[in-house]
Amino acid sequence: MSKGTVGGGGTTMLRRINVASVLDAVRRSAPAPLRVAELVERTGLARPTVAQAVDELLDAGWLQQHGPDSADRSLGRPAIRVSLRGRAAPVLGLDVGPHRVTVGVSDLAGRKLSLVRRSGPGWTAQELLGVIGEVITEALAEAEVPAEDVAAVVAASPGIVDEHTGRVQLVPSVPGWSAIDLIKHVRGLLDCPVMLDNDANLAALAIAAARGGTGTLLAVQWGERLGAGIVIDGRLHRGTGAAGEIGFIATGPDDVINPEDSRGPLERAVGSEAIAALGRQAALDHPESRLAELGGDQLDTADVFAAAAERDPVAQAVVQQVARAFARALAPSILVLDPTAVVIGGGVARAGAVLLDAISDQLRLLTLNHPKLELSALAEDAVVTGAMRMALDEVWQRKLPTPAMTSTT
Amino acid sequence: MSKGTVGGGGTTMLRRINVASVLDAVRRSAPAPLRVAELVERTGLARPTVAQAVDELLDAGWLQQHGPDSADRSLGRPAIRVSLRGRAAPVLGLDVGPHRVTVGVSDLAGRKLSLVRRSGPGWTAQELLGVIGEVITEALAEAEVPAEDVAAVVAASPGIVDEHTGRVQLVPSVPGWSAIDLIKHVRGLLDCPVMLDNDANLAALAIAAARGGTGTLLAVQWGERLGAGIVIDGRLHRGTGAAGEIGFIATGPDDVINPEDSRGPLERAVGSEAIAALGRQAALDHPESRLAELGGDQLDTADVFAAAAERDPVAQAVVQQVARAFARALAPSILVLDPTAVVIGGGVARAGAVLLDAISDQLRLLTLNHPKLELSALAEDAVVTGAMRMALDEVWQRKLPTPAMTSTT
DNA sequence: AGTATTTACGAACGCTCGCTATCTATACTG
DNA sequence: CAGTATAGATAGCGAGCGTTCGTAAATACT
Repeated sequence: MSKGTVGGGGTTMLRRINVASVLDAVRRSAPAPLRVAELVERTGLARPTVAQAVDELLDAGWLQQHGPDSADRSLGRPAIRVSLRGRAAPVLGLDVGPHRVTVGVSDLAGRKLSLVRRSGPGWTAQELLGVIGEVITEALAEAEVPAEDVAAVVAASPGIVDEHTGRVQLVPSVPGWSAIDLIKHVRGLLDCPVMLDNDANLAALAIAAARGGTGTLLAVQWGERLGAGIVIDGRLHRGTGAAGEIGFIATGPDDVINPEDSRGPLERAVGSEAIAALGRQAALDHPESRLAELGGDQLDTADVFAAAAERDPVAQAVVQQVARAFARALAPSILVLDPTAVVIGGGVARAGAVLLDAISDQLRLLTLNHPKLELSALAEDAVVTGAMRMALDEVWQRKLPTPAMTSTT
Repeated sequence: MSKGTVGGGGTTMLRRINVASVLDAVRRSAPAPLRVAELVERTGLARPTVAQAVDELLDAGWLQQHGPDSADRSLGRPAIRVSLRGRAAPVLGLDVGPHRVTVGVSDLAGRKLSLVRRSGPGWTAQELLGVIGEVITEALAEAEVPAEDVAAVVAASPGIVDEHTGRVQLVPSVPGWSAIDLIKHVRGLLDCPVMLDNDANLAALAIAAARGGTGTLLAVQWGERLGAGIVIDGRLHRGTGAAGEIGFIATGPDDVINPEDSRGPLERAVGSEAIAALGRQAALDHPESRLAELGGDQLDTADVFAAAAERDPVAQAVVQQVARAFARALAPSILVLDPTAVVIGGGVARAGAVLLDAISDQLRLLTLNHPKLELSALAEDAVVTGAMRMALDEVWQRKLPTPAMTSTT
């Protein structure tokens, strides 16, 4: 019964294609309302066709009608304008960490309706599920979205996520944590598709969407842990499921991966804990340095970068060492992927230009096409934003009958 | 005048979609001929629609009609069967190296019609153009394809190729060689689109096509030079144009890329020349070894692997060293890409299991998901095959109006 | 050898849809 | 208050697909 090739059919298929084409055109210009004439121009369809499609979409609740714009003082009869009715299918993004739960609600147009964050001092797995439920209801209330309207949920989880089964390897930090339980729990609260993905992947998706356009993006999440997501022309690259695990890159000439350890060599070498440790050691060796002054005994990763920004040579040496190790580890992948840009997010990204310049200098020696090196502008919201983004993509893919639309906006 | 979104139109558009759908169904089952009833089943269209489309495609020369199969002893009136008329748009693949020119002609169904190879002791750029012309006409004659029928040409060139302009950086080996001249020259001989791409990319495309299906493939070409191509779900990944340049991966802790040098650190460390040099040195150090016996003074890369296969410890040590350096250089990229398979082709691939096992052992220590590690079955034909494949893809993309077809065969 | 059966091709009819052209409605301008 | 420009609504036409029926060609049975 499996039809091999979709793509043809009767005239009703054609109709659906055209309706989808109109809807897609509206989506592209969201949140700006569009006049029918503009839709005619953008879709290349005839006016009656577009009008009929718009009627249909209005009835189905996908579009909403606007009154004539008071600012639009043009000649002639004022045009009816339509725009995406975002609340037709709101989506939910989850970012679940051991100490923090973030939930975001977005409408179809990608407008953020609400964002609720709750921090705690480390929950148990059971408590965490409870907290997640609370935060979800809170976020939905704030967005004024009934639970039954939610069209898709994407949750972010650290570790390596099997895209379909939702199984997670290498789960850290929360004992007894199971993403399968999470999925079940959420599906119990909200009757809609629930998906799970790696947090670095989702952050990459968000950053790619913010940058827009095509090309290859390597988005590094750099905190205590180290991961990366790859987005190629808007699509996430997953490999067999574990793509982007840069934390496990070997650094020393004799490093190997220890399957028992949930952290990889590069994480141990340049993760935020390692940076702080290097800083503390340097402060001990050079008690006269600005670094030692700043940090004292409770020296933090941020202190290292602050001291380096003040041109303390001791701190600068630490940053140099970290940048060198990072660049050497990443350079092979940059040569292979040849990305348009490399974006660094996560806690360490707060270091700013000090670190970025040091890495950039190193990469210049080790790569052919030097990609743009940037800091993530999304800061700590990257993962939730990406989760919402992915949920949106899922909804659109499910709702739009036409598989591929040309992306020439 | 630029219409933003294609995808809708009148009924003629629908017709074109359906015709394309039928053509695509025939293509999928090539070279097996299909009955109309089978096409009806596979496309999901009604019989008259399919029949009309088939008529149209027969008139246009895309399909050819078969007599009833004598082996098909079924009841009832024998069905007319149609199959792809490969000669409707034959394509040409070129593999141009300093010492060897290979030209392949393929029909639309991917059947190899001819393959002509000519070797020489190093031509000048001018001579090379002449040789290329000769080999092309020879290959076309053998395939019985008139020059004016050729629908697309793809040429392989070493170095980094800008996909559109055809400009080449890092050209080695042939002084005065310009890929632009090549394109002009070929376009003079054959009036059709001529494209150029990196040889490693094309080899990767061929290997991916041979393996079939989806997933991520990292195809390494390992000879004197070292390059790789990445194919993700059938599509080549180019990055900004220089993806896959693994030859430039730094090996030593202080390696840097020298922009003046056309060869990169890894090439210098484990290219076939380097392997031979390591072998010669080992033979000098251990004149009693099997390696020294085999190779003598003119010791070759092949001798090293042969001696290692005979369990000569000296040669095995060399292989071990090479495998280690290669695996350490490639491991980061495998972690990032997480490919389904890594396939090694090129001259060094002739080493066989000795090298493969050594690399595999190393990679097991350095990666999370261990990809399948294989040798290319295509041997020296990989690049031409890939060139033909790419030319085919180009023709199909140009001819099929529908952008995306589901790939669930 | 003649008939029945099975399978496939071919043609006519009706339906839906989109495009062109025309007409009506609305608001601003002089 | 008339004129004009823009937008929305409506009728007619053409094209394509799907359904249905009739016909052709081969095999199997009597």
